[in-house]
Amino acid sequence: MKYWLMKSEPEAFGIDDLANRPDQTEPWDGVRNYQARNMLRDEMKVGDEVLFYHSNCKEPGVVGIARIVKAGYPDDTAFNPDSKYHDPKSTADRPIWYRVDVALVRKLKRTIGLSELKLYPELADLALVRKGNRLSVMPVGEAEYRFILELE
DNA sequence: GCCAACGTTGGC
DNA sequence: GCCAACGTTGGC
Repeated sequence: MKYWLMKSEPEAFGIDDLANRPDQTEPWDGVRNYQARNMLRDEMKVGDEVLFYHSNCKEPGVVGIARIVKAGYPDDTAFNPDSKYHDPKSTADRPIWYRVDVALVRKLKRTIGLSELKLYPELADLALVRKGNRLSVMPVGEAEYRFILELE
C-alpha cells in the first residue's frame, strides 16, 4: 500500500464537500500536469491512503484522510467542450488525462497546518514542504504519513 | 494583492 | 532545440 497527499482548494472542493457527496466519494478530475497524471494513471491503487490537503486558503494544511476506491481511468472532463477542464488534444481513443476516485475515511480533529509540518526534520524530504513545489498530487512515505497523523 | 517558482507555449 | 514570454500555483 502506498500513501499520497492531494491538494484541493477548499473554496472549490474541500473536505466538507467530500463528506457531503453520495458515498462520500468523488472523482478526482481536472489534474492537468504530466507528473501528477503519471501518478494518477500508473501508481495510485485501490486501498492507498491519501492525506487531503487544503491549499490556497487561510489555513493551508492537512484536514482529512481519504482512500483510493478506483484506480486511474480516463478523465472525461477533458473530452467535454463545456468543461473548464476541456482539452481538445485528449480523446476517448487516446486519453491524455486520468483521474482516480477517492472516498473519505475521516476528517481530522484539527488542521495540521503547513507551517507546523515545516517544523519537523522528520518531514524535511516531504515534497510539500520543499520550496517551489507545485504538484497537486504527491507521494508520501509511510513513516512520514504516520508521523503526520500522530501530530493530530 | 504580491510575487517567487515553475510549467507550457511558440517564435526563431 | 533554445529561450523569452506568459500563465498558473499557492504561500504569505
